[in-house]
Amino acid sequence: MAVRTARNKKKTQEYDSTWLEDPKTLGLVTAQVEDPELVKSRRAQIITSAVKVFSEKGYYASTIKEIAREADVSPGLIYQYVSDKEQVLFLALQLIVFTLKKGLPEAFHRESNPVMKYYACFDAYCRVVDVHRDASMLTYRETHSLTREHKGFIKGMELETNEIIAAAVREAIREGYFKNINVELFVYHTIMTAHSWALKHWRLSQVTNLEDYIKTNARFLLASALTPKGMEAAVDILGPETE
Amino acid sequence: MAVRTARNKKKTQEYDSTWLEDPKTLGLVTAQVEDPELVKSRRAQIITSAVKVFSEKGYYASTIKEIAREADVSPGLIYQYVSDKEQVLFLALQLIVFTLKKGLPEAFHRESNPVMKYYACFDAYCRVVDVHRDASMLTYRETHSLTREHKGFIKGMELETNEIIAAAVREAIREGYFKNINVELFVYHTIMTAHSWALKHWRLSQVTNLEDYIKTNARFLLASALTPKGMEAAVDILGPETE
Amino acid sequence: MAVRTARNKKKTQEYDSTWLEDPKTLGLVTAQVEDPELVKSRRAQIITSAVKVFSEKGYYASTIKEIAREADVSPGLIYQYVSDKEQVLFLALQLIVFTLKKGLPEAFHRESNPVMKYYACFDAYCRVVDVHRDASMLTYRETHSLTREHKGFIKGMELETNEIIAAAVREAIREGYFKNINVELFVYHTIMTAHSWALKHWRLSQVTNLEDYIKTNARFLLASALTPKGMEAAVDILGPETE
Amino acid sequence: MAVRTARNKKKTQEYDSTWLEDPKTLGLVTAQVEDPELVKSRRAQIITSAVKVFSEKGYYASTIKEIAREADVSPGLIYQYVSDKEQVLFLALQLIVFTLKKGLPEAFHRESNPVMKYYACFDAYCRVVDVHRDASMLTYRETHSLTREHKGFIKGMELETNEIIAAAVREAIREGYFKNINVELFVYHTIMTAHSWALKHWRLSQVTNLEDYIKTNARFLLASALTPKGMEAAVDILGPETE
DNA sequence: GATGAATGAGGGTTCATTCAT
DNA sequence: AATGAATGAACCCTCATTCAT
Repeated sequence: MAVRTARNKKKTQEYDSTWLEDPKTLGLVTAQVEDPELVKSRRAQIITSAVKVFSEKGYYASTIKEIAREADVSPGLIYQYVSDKEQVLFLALQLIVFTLKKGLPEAFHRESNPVMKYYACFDAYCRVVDVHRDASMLTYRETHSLTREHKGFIKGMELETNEIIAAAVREAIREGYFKNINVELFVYHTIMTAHSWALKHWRLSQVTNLEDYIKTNARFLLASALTPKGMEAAVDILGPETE
Repeated sequence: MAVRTARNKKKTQEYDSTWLEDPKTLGLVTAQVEDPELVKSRRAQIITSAVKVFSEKGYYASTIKEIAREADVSPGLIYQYVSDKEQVLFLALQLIVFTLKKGLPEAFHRESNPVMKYYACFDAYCRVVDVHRDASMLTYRETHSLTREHKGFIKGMELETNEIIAAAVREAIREGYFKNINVELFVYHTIMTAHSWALKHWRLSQVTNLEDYIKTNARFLLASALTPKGMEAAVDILGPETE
Repeated sequence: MAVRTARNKKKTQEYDSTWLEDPKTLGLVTAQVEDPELVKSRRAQIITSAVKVFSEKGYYASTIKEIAREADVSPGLIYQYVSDKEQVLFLALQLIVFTLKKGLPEAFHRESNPVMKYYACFDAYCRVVDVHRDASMLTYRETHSLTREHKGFIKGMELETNEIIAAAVREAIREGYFKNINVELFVYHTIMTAHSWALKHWRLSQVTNLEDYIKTNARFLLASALTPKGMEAAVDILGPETE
Repeated sequence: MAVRTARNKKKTQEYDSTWLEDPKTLGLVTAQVEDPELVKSRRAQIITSAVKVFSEKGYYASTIKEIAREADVSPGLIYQYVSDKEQVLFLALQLIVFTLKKGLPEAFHRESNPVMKYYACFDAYCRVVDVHRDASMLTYRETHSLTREHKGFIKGMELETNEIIAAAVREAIREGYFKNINVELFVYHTIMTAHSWALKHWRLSQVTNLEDYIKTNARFLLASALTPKGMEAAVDILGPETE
């Protein structure tokens, strides 16, 4: 199952490629090769390299040749698993959004208290964003290079991600921990706070570190939402009142 | 009052181009033409078109010829006022960041109460972002295409913008309206909330409108920061407790 | 036996391209294609066409597209074997200088008497110059368009050529056939006489022909150099005293 | 009458521009400006700069703008005195060939003995070539960029130059100083020897200097041509027999 | 007569994509 | 299935030339 790894990769963040079996994706991206297992593993190999190359230089500045070289494969091979460069981007963005989402269900179910669920999701999300900082930015930089249809597909995946956090928020509201806030706006507020760690990392990394960033912003976010009852439940997270 | 201008151009020019006189910019971008007035007006013309074209198609997908056509000049003319395409992007991003910043001082000085200063800045910032939605996104999408030096320059301008809001926050803390929060993190939280209106407009515009977005998020932000004393001062903004 | 080939190409290839294997050249001109045999044959194809096109219109007035057309390949292909237009010129000039030099060793070793060696070299050299008249002029016209490094390389090759004739001259002096003349100046005198057949062909061809040009100028040259002993040895060349 | 000289010229080899009045030239190069005096002085100004710029960078690599800058004049002005860039080259080459020729009549008439006439011409010619080394090479490099008609014109001027030396040679033959050699070939031999000082200066300057070059090559040339009677007459030039 | 801003055709070069092997 | 050489459309940029002032 091991995909032939290239000569000298630094550490190569490993990705989970199970999503490549998703029929929705398979319907949108067609291969010339028959064997589905091969398609899956080759695509995983190509896309992993694509994410790396795109992250470093952006979509347009990256060439198919570079991606092929990074994947230890010939340029021609890529076109047997994908019909053009745009599809490589499409798959790469899918991988990224999928990766960002993947950890959330686990965090959600790990906790029982809705406030803790929310916090665990935010925490988990910030950490994946941190690990895949350049990749996270890629969704902001290059989504516009997709076709309308593919753009819609990626946006849909993003909404699914939001939905997990939204579930925690709704639960917290229902159980009286959170005020009756606008759920979707609050979820975006939350998500964007996590993304900001990547988007403004050039500056934020000068004034804080990940742990502190998570903690401080979690306080900001929770302070906006918590009811007095919620405050009590969140005392472990927030620590003693800072003032 | 419609922001999006139609196909048929020739009216736009909704930007203030005084910053083009800034010697810092003039030092980084050189023209072949001597007359400073002409340089200024031609550059304004070119850059306005560039922002438009870049906003629609991104930097790489836009051609100099398109920008020239949009500006109603010949492609060759552009190269008399700029030495390459990267400089067009550099100037375009400067115009955008400058435009985003421009309204803040006015908002800041209009109000005397620090909480109101903060709110006025946030409100003003959201509104410029709204007017220049595509352009705002451009800074996220294309800053990476700049040379290291120009990237640094743009980031510096961004920090100057933040500093205005930071001043309001510090004043609010000093006078006991805001808790002793981490100023820079809170400012980024604020700024990013405004930017999110552009970055996630595809979705946010489906669930809310600008007025509501500003109000709701202002509440989120202030709830994170206000002391009890601050709450009283902000009662006009927040309205009666939403619960 | 006609040198000038007609409009309809596809036969030319009158050059020896073995020098393309020379590691010195390979170090200075890099290809994207791996297979060394292919690199050699494609370069031979490209350069032969380049020499032809450059000879007709000069370096600047020739376009890569024309060279490609002449070589029956696409413009893009050229850039797989050469990194820019200057390198095409560099290789073209190498081919020319190599071609001019190639016949000399054979002429040198064919004869045993040093005066005859000298004469055979001059004769051979004039004949190659004649066959490649336009190409010979190219070294005068376009060497200056090379980078400093490549210019030096070509000049070095030229000196190697001179050295062969110099060897004959030194031998003739040592054995008392030639007076004790300044070898390098005399060699240049000789070489330039051969080159002049190309450089001033527009006029010389009106007043003489190659055979006569060689014979007459050989007399001029030898008369400058020969000792009385040398005169006797050269009687076959010079014929009965012309007066 | 003084043409406005530019800011910081190093030394600016002065040229004689009287030839610009020549009706043959005036017929081939037309001006938009009426006043013949002005045409003459402006052209002198332009061409002097052109020779300089062309000499340094070659015809194609030089731009009209550069020539204009060098001449302290606007690009537009050039087109009032010349109809295109090719004509600038044409005039520049005329100036060069004219300059090379100019000193010969004086040298010719200074001496009475035909051998001395010949020597004086060769000596004078080598010295002008030395002073205008880059310009001399320009005739070899760029004549081919002229139209057929202009090329013929320049070649005609060259032949006129040769004719002066030919006159000396013929006289020497007639009076028994020179053997009955082929005059035109011998003149080319002579001329090319002088030109070689420019064409091969990169190497010759390493092995000799101008004085020595002239003396050594004069001996080579005269040795080819002199009769015994001529030898006596030339003893001052040749010095005691070098052997 | 002189200026220099403006034009736009044209060239070098890149790179997504194809296809023979 | 995989390779990688070959193609050629398209883009950035230069610069000879024009023309309004």
